[in-house]
Amino acid sequence: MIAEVIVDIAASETDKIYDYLCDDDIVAGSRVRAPFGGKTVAGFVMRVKEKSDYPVVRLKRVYPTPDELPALNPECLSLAEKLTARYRVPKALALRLFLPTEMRTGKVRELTRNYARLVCPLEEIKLAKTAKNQLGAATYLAEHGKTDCAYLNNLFAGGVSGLEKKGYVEITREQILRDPYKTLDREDKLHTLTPDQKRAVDTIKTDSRTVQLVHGVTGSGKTEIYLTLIADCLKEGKSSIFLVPEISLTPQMLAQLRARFGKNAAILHSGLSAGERFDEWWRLRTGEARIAIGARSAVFAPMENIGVIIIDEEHDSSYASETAPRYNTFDVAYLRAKTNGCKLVLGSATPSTDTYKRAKDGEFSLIRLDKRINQRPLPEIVIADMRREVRRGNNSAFSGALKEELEKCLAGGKQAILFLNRRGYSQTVICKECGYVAKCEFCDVSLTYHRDEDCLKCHYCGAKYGMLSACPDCGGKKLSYAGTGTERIVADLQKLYPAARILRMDNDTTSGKEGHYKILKTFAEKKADILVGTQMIAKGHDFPSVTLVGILDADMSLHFSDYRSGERTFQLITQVAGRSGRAEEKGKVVLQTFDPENDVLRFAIAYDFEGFYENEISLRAAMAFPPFSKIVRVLVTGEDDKKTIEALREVYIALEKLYTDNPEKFLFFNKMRAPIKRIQNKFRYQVLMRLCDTSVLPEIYAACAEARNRDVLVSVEENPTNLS
DNA sequence: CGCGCGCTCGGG
DNA sequence: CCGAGCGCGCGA
Repeated sequence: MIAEVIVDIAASETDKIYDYLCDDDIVAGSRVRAPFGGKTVAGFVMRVKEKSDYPVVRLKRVYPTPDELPALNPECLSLAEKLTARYRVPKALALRLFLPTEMRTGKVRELTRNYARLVCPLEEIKLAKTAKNQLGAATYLAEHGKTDCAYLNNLFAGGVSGLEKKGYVEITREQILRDPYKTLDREDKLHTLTPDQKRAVDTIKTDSRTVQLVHGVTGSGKTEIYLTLIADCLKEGKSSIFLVPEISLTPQMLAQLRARFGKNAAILHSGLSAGERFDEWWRLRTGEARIAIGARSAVFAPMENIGVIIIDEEHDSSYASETAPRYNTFDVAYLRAKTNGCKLVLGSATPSTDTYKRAKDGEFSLIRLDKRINQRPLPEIVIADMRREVRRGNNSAFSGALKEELEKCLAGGKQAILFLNRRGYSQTVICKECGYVAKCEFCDVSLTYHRDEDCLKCHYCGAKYGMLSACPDCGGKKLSYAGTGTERIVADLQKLYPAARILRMDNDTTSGKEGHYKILKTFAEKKADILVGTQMIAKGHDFPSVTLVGILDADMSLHFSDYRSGERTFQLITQVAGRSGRAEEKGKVVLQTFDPENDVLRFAIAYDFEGFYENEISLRAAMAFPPFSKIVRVLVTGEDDKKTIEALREVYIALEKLYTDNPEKFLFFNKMRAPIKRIQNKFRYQVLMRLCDTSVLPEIYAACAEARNRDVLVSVEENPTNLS
């Protein structure tokens, strides 16, 4: 037989079908080892056929990788083909998405163990009198049946091998699976749905539309709806995929899922060890586990017969891939839902403007959950006008209102969370004499001062520099620290409240895979009074004693140069505010801003999503921003400036022709330096477009695929989240 | 004249 | 992607 093989080399030059001779029992989706250009590489069988157009004498032979099943099922193969066509990436790159990296790099093998079993009754075994260990082992096996060899050898040294030589026992090698969460508590409680939840589940099942949006306020019980859907699928023998933002995969959440579904759930999580991830993946592939839980990449879980796909926190930006292929989780999930004929459930308290519009337009079903399960009111949000604070001579990061609330909170033995989306001590270091700003030598960005380590760090490439004692340009000794970060907030707070126990949670304090968890646990155990943190404190942790949340700089995300900054800010405020007042006591939120009249903030403090949406969508329509258009950025980056500009020129010529041939499909077209000219020593240029007709997208991708080469990366970003 | 490096090409 | 093959430039 002939196998059509894709070699696992992610380059456009090798991105074609190679024919190889193969055994008759090889099927599409199998992994193989293929001789290729002097050495052997990994490959994937895309198709098996009778004969090749290639001269038979020149055909080489592939050998199967010993997997118990083809690594890729037919759905995954066809999905990979679609991704290849859509994003113009080498097939090998698309195929890799479907396998755990451990499998490709070959570092991890299945964990196997040898088992011994008697092949004849004990009475028939004739042994020398001295062979005590053999007799012991045989007796043990007769009593207990199949046993782990290592265990037997421990009890009766050498006994098993003696028995094996004489043919009395048979040794089998069996795969055993690592269990990453065996230590988790398996207590499970009863699950009764509220009438609202029941109605939601019924609608999701009976509505004819594929996409079901569950718009439910914080605490309205969305999770129970998801779990019910998954449990019902399981009863019908179907599998499910449950996607959550990476940051939400907390030990508590995983424990809850394990308690409910036990071994039926497989968790695909970056925090697992390579071996664990590998085993969890195989459990899904073989069907031993039918529920895949994980972040973005779990949308590629190797399952068949899918009954439901769920995307929780649908609006979360982590669902967009940042590396090629820059797939969008929703799009992949939608394709899979369509091929499996199942529902795609989106859930959010603050849906993205795009999703909500599609739901309101009737393309998606819209299910509202307005009531909180515990009937508790949402915390009150008050605005602190920072302009007035400055006028009053308060130049600190804390408004009078926030300090007052903090004092009340501390005095009452409660906890507070302060949110600031900027880590480090200060954003920049500026020379007061000549205006010099410390910058990274590999990136075109200013360096952040970290007082803990007394160094300057680049937040784009991670480079570290010693702190300056004087300005390198003019020798001036007066350096000023501009732009307060979490480190400085902690320092200032400590000065203000020397007795308070303060914790900081950001990228610098959460090293290691359990880093987040440790800090959250310390805080949850009330071993600290105030938690200061970035973005990462915003999501779903439940701290019953927290009665105050401070949003220190609401303007930071509000005035971000992105058409989505309004929606981001609304989502962030709603989410952070949700951390306050989770138990008996009513919570409070102080939101500090220099722009208290801002519409987004006004809607956010009133928890008025509908109002926010109406306002936002009319703005978007007026400005012809997405979802009324599509923003496309072609980003050209490379270490060699000349070669990068050359590639930019090439892609620009192709795109410009596209533009002049189809002017009616474009709202905007321009080429420029990217806002950050260099990151990680790579120069950056871009062509920015806004399309009102996306029919030219395939040609844009084609032009980029054409222009990229060994030295220059050319990528297409659709509605990019961050335009740096 | 000979070797070394850089570019091009092919891999089944 | 990676190695083979080949062309041109420089040194003895």
